[in-house]
Amino acid sequence: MKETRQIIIEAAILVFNEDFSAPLEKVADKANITRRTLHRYFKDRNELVTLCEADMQRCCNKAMNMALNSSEEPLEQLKNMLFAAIDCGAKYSFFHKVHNRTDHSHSRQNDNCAEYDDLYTRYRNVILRLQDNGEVSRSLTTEWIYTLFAAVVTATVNAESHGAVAKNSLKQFAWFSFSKGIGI
Amino acid sequence: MKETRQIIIEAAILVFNEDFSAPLEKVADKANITRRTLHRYFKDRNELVTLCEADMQRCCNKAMNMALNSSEEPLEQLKNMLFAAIDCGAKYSFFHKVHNRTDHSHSRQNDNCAEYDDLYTRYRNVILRLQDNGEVSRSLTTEWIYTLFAAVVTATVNAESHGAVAKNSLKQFAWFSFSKGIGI
DNA sequence: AATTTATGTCTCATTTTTGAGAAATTAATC
DNA sequence: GATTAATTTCTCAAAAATGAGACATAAATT
Repeated sequence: MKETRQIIIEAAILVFNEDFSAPLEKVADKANITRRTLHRYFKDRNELVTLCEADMQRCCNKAMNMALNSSEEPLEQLKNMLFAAIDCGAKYSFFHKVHNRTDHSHSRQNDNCAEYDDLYTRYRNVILRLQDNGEVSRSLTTEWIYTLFAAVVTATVNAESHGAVAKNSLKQFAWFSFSKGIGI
Repeated sequence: MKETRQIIIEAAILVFNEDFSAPLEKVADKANITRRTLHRYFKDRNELVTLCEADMQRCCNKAMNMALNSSEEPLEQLKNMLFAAIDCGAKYSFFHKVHNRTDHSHSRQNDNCAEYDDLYTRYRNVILRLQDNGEVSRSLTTEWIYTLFAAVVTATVNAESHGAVAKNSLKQFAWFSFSKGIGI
């Protein structure tokens, strides 16, 4: 199994997203391996966290940029961004948390931050175009819309994992609530 | 200062809401006291957590029930519930998390759970009345609307603490997005 | 000012978490 | 079926977090 490494990372993202300081035992449990195995793959907790962040970063960036490239229509772009973020699941929630923590020191020197910035700029342009068209309420700030976006994604992901409703219905609910919620 | 106890609880709610397994040192720092002082007020971590939960429970229940009692109009009730939850801040976020964790074993024997249930029932009736009136979209489930409610509250609280926009504007944004988002 | 009360400092024992070595066990590959 | 690679089990030492005693200080109360 050359994928054990990845299994552990995925498990760690799920666990750390819920409880950042959770003991590594919990990660091992979630990954269905021993803590000893985990330690063979990662030098220490810090390395694991860093690799989780790199993974989230890569996945979310890729998914979101693909969504942005999927169309010229801002409305279509936004919808696909929302769906992409939901598909990223806990990765997106965590990704957003990391870059918006109170203690997070944002710096364009940091590659991850720079990438995040670029993504945010593209997102912002989509919103501004929609506001210019009058398709999105001009009384809302882009920051609020962005906050709402992340909140709806997190809500959808939680609802899915907690799980009564099917994922596809949830996506439809999410788009309905988000789009109406910003005045579309 | 007979309120040190309460200061610590408030600090702990803020810290644990962000990072449930955070070391108590962080709580002490947030409360601007020593860890030694913290330990004089609380037997152990568990007791602190329990008292945090009791506090959240008391505050959120009181605020939400007051909001529900504030009017006979379901729309007005819902709006006041949203504002009340936002005013509760991190307490509401944490309160919601606790009762919706994957590992939370819900039981009506537990007083907190029973109270939570009652609140949920009252909320549900408000939504059902609005759906009967056709004021809220019938295609959305009450569960989704509830999930969205909590998500919008958390988003607003985060936006506030992270802080560019004033609280009152945020409340207006929150109500706009939530109400439109459920089809009002 | 004297006294009570709460908090801080410094210390220490205990527990939990972390990280890794060594041998046994299981799974994969030849 | 033998060999190699990956994982588990058991163990243990180091580090971090927890909880509390003893005394010094600061504060509130009288």
